[in-house]
Amino acid sequence: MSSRNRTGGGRARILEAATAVILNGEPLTMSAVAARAGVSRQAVYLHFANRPALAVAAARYTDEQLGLADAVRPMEAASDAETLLSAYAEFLADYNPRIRNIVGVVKALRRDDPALRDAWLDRVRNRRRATRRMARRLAGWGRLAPEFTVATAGDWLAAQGSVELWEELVVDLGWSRQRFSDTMAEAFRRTLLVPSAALRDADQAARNSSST
Amino acid sequence: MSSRNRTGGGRARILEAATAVILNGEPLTMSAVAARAGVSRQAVYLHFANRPALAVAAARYTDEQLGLADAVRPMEAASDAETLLSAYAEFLADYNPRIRNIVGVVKALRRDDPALRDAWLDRVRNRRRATRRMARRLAGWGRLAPEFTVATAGDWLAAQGSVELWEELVVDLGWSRQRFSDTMAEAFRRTLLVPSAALRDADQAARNSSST
DNA sequence: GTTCATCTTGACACCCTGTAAAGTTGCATT
DNA sequence: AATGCAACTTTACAGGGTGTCAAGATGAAC
Repeated sequence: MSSRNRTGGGRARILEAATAVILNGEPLTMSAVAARAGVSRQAVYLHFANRPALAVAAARYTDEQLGLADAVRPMEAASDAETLLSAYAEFLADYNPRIRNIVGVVKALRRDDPALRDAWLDRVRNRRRATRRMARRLAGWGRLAPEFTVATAGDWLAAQGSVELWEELVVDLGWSRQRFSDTMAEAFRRTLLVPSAALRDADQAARNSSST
Repeated sequence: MSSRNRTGGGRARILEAATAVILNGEPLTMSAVAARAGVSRQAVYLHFANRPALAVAAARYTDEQLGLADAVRPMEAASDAETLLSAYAEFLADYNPRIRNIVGVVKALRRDDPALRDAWLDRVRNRRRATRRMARRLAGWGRLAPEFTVATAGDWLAAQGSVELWEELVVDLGWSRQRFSDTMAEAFRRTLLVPSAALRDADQAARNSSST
């Protein structure tokens, strides 16, 4: 083999090839991955027991590559409710298109493989943890509407981030990135927030003066 | 063949078998369908050109069987905004679990087959038409929030009905049917509606009296 | 130079799709 | 009663996918 060690050890090379195949929208077959990695089909099996295992690894690898940690930073930095929810909407608009294919593969293979089912549940629970933290911050600022508990608001926010929801609006119904982001942010605010104390006072004053 | 005409002609029999296989969560293979229909594998090809064609037909058949027309009636009958949105939430809670598997099959095969892509887009557009009508009624009642056009509200409502959103909340995060229905209805109301004129007046009166 | 992990080639069993050909069966028409 | 036809059967095949197995090549480290 002439170019075996071109891009780092075998495993990493295969992982890269797998994510490339998935991101390209091609079906994830062992032959395709092997070909793209410049390696025999059997070599893939030396590193990954089967296709589901490869898919799981590729999903994790993609999460690293895409820098989930960095992408979340604007949300962490937000210091008020409106900014936080807008940042989340932006995050969804940016991140969903990138993970779309990977999520599709994982969801498709999930039925047959316990490891993939676990990996999926892991993903969902991680997302829920993050969105519950958001809900807790909203509550801490006194902005979470009394109709919602932190748990309910967190779960709801997580579900609003589902790839299919994004896909239907942006891919199937032709929404622009901006329209998606704006509308989702608006829906988040209107659903979860009560007016801030400051706004409430101003509003009240206006109503009183206009009705006297 | 002893029992050939047991449940009506071959085609209908095969369709029934296909929907049974899908609803059972088994992978949709031609052999499985044939076996369940009590027919040779080749007979399936006499009625359906290939697997995607069978999947499309099964999806349509299921829509008929489930009585989509009847299920939508409570929404048509609603005479105010709150009732309409609650009815929609109820509809989603009831209907999504039933079409879950079919939608999964169609979405999975969609990538490879143009006919399935079209069938999917058809479905999305039909849903959008229905939810736009809902949004138009809200606007007609003077209840649609000025932040939303009929088009945007309709699309958003359609996307909120995505199977994956339901699946994440109910299947992955363990929400009850009731909790799903209530929370979604609340989110719909809070996102799309402005208070009714009557409520607005009462509210205003209360504010004035409490601040004088 | 030997050892060892890593990779290769080649072969296999199994399952699935879709195509093809030739034969059966039973009903409807004449 | 004979014929014709549509629906179905059995059998076979090519092609592609997964996963397993065995035997050989290769190169770096010791």
